[in-house]
Amino acid sequence: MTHDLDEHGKKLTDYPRPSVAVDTAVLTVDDGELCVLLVPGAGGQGRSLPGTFLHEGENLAGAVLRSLAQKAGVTGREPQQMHVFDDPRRDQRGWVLSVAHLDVVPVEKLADALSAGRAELARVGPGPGAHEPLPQLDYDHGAIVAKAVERLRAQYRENPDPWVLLPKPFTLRRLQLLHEAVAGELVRKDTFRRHMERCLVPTGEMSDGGRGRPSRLFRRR
Amino acid sequence: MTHDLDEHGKKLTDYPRPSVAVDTAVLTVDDGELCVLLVPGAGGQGRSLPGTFLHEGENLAGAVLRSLAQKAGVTGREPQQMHVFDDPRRDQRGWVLSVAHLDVVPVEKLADALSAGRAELARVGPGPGAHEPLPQLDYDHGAIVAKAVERLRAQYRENPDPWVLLPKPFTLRRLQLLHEAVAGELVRKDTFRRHMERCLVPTGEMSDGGRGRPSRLFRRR
DNA sequence: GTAATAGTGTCTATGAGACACTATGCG
DNA sequence: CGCATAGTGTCTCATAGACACTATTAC
Repeated sequence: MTHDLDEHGKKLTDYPRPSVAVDTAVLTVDDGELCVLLVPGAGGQGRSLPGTFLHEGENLAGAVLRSLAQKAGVTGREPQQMHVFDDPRRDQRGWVLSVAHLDVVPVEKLADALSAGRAELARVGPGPGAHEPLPQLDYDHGAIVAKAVERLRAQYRENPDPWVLLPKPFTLRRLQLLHEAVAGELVRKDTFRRHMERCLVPTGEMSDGGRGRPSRLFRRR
Repeated sequence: MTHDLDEHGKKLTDYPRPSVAVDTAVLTVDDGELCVLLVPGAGGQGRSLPGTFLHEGENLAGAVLRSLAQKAGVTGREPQQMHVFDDPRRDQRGWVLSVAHLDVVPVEKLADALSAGRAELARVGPGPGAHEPLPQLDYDHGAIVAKAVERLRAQYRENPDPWVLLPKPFTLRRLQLLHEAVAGELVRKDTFRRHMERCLVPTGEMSDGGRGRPSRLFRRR
């Protein structure tokens, strides 16, 4: 592949190149709280987002999927590219660009990695930019988490559960609880219903087993 | 710098790494038309966006500024990072990632490069994704232009001239003509005024020299 | 009946869009 | 005066938020 010569008679690989990493903020909702998945840092010390270096012939999404499969046992996701962090001194091991990604995963898919102690969840505070209880993260991973949360909240403000955290048909109440967890604040039920209803279709089924009046079940449009 | 060893006793630079390029959609408004700046392709054939390879110790914005200074004689800009194009086969010279950027420049700053024939402007069609008269571009640069236009239009929908294409105090009419050029469609004057006024402050000065009633001059808030 | 949850009618404030009108310059 | 451009009053419609009310289940 890398056989073409430039105007100085050199190959592309004759010039210095950075290492390129992907780092992914894997967000989830656990017990009504928005959380981010953390793994042990590179040297076994500190905490990081799951990440890896880009391999030859691989695209960025492929590297993200590989790192998530390896470090969190998660497959079948569709990560979104967010931003390149490019400070030449951001990684003291050398010159490393990091392409930050966002992925959002139902907490059940993380159960194995969590119970095996290979990863842990950290709550993301409710405030718009406040992540009070977030532990200190390696590199610039704190900034990646902040960006991921901001983007996720914007997406959930517009659409009902765009990341399909609720698998089966769901009640409007369940959807609202999920959105409240993501937003980190309570929302009015009537406004919420009317805002989301345009993107939902009732299945005709009803919920059962709870207290109170049964409710209709919906699917995304 | 690159002295740390990983768990296999190897340095980062012992692994294959991609070349990393930056490519920038330089947009401008010329004679009431939204345009993109094109330069000759790498082999002297075809047309490309201005770009370059990232140098050691440089950040992405630095590489963009260097490429714009060299290929378009433009300095003092603030490019925005957009998206990484990562198809391993997108550049037949080898494995090259491109970090696409957006920059927006008053057309006067491009005058030198344009008159010297080192660059040319191509009109970007009015349609939301339609770029009918855009010539075929190298690599995936057509997609970069599409993304840049979409992003620029979103920014101008929200704020008065966020890229400061109008330098001095301006009349609301001038601002409206600029926004119409960016959007590629006409806008209602009364709605436009009331939407933008919250972000403008009158200077107290009045325009002069035109036909009709003189108008107030404004600055961005 | 009460408790609990589901769902809606309606009032109000806000803002965008459309239309038409008034205001101020020049010759 | 006529013409051109600047600027605004106001009507309508759509939407969000808030409040309160009704509906349907279990016990």
